[in-house]
Amino acid sequence: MTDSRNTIVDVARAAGVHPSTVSRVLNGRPDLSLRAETRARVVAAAERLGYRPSAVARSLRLRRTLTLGMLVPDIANPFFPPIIKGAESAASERGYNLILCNTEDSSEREATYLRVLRERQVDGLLIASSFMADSTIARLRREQFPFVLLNRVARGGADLAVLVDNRAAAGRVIAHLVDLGHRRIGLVAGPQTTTTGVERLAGARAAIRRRGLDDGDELTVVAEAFSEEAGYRAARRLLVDGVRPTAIFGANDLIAFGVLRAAREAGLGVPSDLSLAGFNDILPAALIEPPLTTIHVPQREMGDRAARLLVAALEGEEIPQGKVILDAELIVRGSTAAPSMVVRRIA
Amino acid sequence: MTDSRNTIVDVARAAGVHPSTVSRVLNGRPDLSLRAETRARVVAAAERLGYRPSAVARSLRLRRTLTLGMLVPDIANPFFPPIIKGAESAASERGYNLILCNTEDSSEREATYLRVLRERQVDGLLIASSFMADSTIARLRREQFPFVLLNRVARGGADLAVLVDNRAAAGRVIAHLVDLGHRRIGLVAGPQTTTTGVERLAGARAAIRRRGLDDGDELTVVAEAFSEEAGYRAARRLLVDGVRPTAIFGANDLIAFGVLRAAREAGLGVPSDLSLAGFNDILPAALIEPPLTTIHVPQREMGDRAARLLVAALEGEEIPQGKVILDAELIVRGSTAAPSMVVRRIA
DNA sequence: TTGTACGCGTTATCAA
DNA sequence: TTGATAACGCGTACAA
Repeated sequence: MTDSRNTIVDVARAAGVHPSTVSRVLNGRPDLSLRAETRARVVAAAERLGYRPSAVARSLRLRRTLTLGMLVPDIANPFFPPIIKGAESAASERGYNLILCNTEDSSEREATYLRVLRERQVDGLLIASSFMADSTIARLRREQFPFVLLNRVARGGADLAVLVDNRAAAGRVIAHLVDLGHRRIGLVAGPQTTTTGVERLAGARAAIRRRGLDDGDELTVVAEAFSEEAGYRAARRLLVDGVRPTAIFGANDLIAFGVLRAAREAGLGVPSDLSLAGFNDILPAALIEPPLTTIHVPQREMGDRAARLLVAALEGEEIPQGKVILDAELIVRGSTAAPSMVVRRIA
Repeated sequence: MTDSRNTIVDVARAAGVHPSTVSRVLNGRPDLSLRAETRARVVAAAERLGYRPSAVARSLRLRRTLTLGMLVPDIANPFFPPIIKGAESAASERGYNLILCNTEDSSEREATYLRVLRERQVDGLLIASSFMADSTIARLRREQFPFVLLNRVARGGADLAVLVDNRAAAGRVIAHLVDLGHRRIGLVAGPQTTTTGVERLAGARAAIRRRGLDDGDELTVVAEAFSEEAGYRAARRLLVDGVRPTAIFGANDLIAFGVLRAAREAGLGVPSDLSLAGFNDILPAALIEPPLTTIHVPQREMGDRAARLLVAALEGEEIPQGKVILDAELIVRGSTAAPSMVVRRIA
């Protein structure tokens, strides 16, 4: 009876009407003229049979699936879950579902997923995968397939995107460290194959140069990934030197966590011997010891705005601004301190 | 030319054959008799047109979507991402995709998602949502809808499930603490509306009783959720007492993190004044200071096995065992120590 | 070896 | 106000 395999035809038969009438009753606009009695009969029959419309059949007919695809590099990276939640909830509010794809920073997986998602006729894409080749993006653009970029940009395009100003934010970190009296600031940059990696490094270096400080290569290392492990390995190259910095800015929080581990291993106290700052303000940043000074990126809002932007584009709504730049504020916590303290303790 | 909106009819026209022939070439079993020349022409045409079959149309025809739905309470909880990755990768290996749904422990959201997923005709469900009402599970059972339970069980069913032995593992934690000399062991239990919450508490209490120690209510508090914040609040109720425990077992790692925060606030050193153990071995457990003693749950394997089980059921394969019990080993780290040390330090 | 015919479950359009 | 019809894109039993 309450079998889900009932179709619209079964409901129609049960209600003694034509299938098209059932369709009208169940999804027609409210201004459609339908006899109240008919409507009631249909609703009752649908209820009784536990009728569940087939989204597959509807998608075929409507040529849209009310589904968005979302490409994310790594859901185990705490940066992404809040973004995903924001996107999911905004999409859901507008009647869209999300298919989440974990690309693992593999271009092969990206390509596979892209194909699968398009075969599944998703209506649009949310792309948070920073490694995705610009050429892939260019192709989407060429095919006029709707998409929104998240926390990244692509060469040569006025794409819809939700971003933070990485350069300015990195500059804010440097300003904070310099204000504390630091003069030798080490940088553990992110992969230079990503726009976030490039922009944060550029922003930090510019700010350092602007203040007439050393921005030489001996104070910069590039991590192979935005991960704790990569940050750890990179930091070891920075900390063995005789000319080690008094402060380090990691290109994201995970990298900063890795730096912290390397510092501990090297017998350096944070912040007593070394100040440390990160970027993103992921949840654990406030929980570790010492809590991490970092740039707060409003992740949930990021996902929310991106999904809204995409849905607006899909529904043909007016789009006020193609690029949304979110505020990214500096959060000062225990991991940064003045280098004078270092001297005092060493003395 | 390379327009994705090309259908099988376009390919057929381009290759000078009938659409059904295209279908056969592209997905027919290899033993189908097809002229090599025809096959080549079709493949070439499909290639040239950038043909991408419509998964929607195929699903409608085949009455299956090659899609699994996965219900998860909270993807921001580090316990779940590795499970999701494992499930996703195993599913993908068998040609299935995953639609991920974040239930936020809300039964309303669970119900909505369940409806949406079934409207979308997912072929089966992976259910990691511990709050989902047994009645909902019972209904799936009644309707013979394929599903696998992850890290939970439901009343009255021989459902397919992938589990750890919570009782035994909790017992192992207690054994470790007792071996260290602890006699007053506090328990911060998880919500008693979840099977994991109930089982871990029961297992711990049984182990305590078995050793003739105090398992009274004054040493047990129940957290409202499996979260850091809930653990913190619960621990405060446990630590203000004059009769405070020398060791605490948190029902999961997040709860243990909350206990750690409460202990710090109360001026208690871990492990010097208080030993602390958790459950799950999520990634941050090894990274915090001090690293957390905990039960290692093989999350990735859990997802992997669950997806394999579900796919096997869907494909009508032989299923060796309906319930898979995974090993959950105790990992001893810095957060646990002998209470004698406590005395020494206090003295 | 390939073509024909049909139906999967909907909904938009037209007719009544 | 409702019914009839066609079509969305594909796969398969059957015919040729």
